[in-house]
Amino acid sequence: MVTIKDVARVAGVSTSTVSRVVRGQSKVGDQCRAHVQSVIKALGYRPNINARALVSQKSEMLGIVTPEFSSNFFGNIASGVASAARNANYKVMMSNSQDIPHTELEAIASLREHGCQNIILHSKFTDDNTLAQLAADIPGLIIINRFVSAIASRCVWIDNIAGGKMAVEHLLDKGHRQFAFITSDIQNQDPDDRLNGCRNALSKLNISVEPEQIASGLPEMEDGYRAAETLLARDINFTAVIAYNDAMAVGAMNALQDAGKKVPEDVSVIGFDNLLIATACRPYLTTMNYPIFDMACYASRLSILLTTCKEEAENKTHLFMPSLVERDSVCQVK
Amino acid sequence: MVTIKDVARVAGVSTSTVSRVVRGQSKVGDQCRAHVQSVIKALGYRPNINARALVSQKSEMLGIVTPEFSSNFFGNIASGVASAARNANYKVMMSNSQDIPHTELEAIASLREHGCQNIILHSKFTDDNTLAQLAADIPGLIIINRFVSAIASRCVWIDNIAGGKMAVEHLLDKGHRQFAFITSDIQNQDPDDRLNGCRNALSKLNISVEPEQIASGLPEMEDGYRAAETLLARDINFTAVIAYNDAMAVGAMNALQDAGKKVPEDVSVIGFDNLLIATACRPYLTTMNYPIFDMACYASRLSILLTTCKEEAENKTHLFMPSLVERDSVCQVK
DNA sequence: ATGAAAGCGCTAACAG
DNA sequence: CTGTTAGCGCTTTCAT
Repeated sequence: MVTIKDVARVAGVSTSTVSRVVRGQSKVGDQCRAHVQSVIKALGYRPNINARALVSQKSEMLGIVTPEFSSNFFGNIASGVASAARNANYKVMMSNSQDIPHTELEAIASLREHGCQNIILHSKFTDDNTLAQLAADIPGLIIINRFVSAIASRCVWIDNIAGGKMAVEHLLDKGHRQFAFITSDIQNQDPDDRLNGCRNALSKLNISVEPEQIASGLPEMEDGYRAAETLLARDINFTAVIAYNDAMAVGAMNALQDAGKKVPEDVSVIGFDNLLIATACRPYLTTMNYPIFDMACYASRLSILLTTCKEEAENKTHLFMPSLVERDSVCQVK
Repeated sequence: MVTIKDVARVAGVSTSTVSRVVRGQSKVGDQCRAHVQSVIKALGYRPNINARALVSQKSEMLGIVTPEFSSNFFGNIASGVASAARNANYKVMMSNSQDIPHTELEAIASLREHGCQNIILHSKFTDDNTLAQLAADIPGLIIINRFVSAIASRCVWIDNIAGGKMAVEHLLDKGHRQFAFITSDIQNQDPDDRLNGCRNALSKLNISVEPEQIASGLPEMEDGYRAAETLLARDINFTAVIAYNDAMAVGAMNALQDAGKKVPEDVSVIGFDNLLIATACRPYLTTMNYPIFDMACYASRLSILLTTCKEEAENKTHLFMPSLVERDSVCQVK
């Protein structure tokens, strides 16, 4: 391993000078810098990351903390972060919280021990106050997919209420007036926001949403299937169902079809997220696109900005908008 | 930050003793150890990872290098590694090669610079010799999903040939005798192995596989769709199609159905991998399960074993077997 | 603009 | 079994 000392010796300068050149500091003579750089190149010197992190107590690393990684949704987050990291020459370290409450904080702590100041957190369990505290302690902490008003400028989130509205408005445009909803039990704001967005849009036409129009379950295909069965078994009419996410929507379509309903002719279905699964099912799913990859990229860049030239990134909000992707699971009502 | 010195001072011992206790070395007196441990706990001491990595030139970190992360397949790898890492108290660092050849090696180099000796590599571009060389240099390098005979004991792979055989045998059992194949253009051994497995099984019944029975494309849904169209347009008969993976299989089912064929009544379809998509489509896809999550866990444990008690892990091979998952896309031929 | 020297927190001989 | 000592490779005052 070639060290900074080797470079210094060969170049005939001190280690301080080499260090300055490496870090691109200005206080080095032009020819001296050029010479040192050539030696660095010739020797193939690369700074020891751990030594650097030891002395400076930080490292060029992006940390991701999410509940899990296997699903497409979180895969997209990881992908976005990795992509931004590559561009900025950062490494990425991940720590999934395995859906266990206190491991979320544990994951953050361990990232910090590595000197990681740039953390993209998809928090499911930690409360707003703790999050605000964390944000104060960790300059590069970004909350993704959740809005905490006390640290608004540190949240990269999406307007779920608008998403719900847009979904309903699309259905309204297509002539639908009788709705059913499949929502999720998960412990965060998303399902409620999406549902409230729906309610908002509906209230303009004085259409109310009754409890019997709503079924819920875990945000997965099987539960979407069951939820649709539940809805069907109730004494209600609906020409459209709005599901919490694509997986539930696909489950619902399958249940509907298994019950002899045609999608979209008898019942239209709309999902949220626009993941791969939305084009695997038949009919192809009309859904609200959530630009999660882009959000993750953006969050990463923001985090890095925050730890490099702070002022530039302050006092802004970072709200993304969903958009409708029309496919084949929604049609004009007869 | 509380350091080893603080602990030593408070406990009235030397830093070496503290270090020994922390690392669980045996050469410490029982009561001394207990005392030190209580001080560690009282002070909330946690060793500085970077300092440790600096002096020992290694770190308890698992690195993952894969072409990308967003797909379900690689998400499962990441998940498996993360899970094993958690159990062993390792961190995980990831570096995707973005499907660019030389970045694969670059990703490995950068992992090593962090002191990471445990690398799970899903290599797409690097040749066998380079891989063997790498394995010699990096004690904890494991190749996942590929077999390199020179470093057999360092590969965690799956028997694709057997997979192909099993798929065909299942179809044979169901009375099928006329086959079509959708394979992939990707630059690795998998497609050929799966196809050769099919050929093997077929040759026992003297059924040969002609070029016109095969169509190919990228391993994605759209290309599976197109490949099935191509097959349909040719002047051949088939009652079953075997696709390279689930995505292509689903694409093929969709194309078949769009062309007025019933699946499985007119044409049975079988896929490989058993990802989420296999239960999103209609009919649910019969497919060969590839235990990729388990393989990733296993590979991670193996890697750690290799860097902790080497002898235990040598001279073994690590071959996984796929298994058939029967769903609804295959039926008895009429 | 450059160098000397101190030290980040830890491990690892080597003594005893 | 425990302590002393010397670094690991780098950054960072503080001189010059």
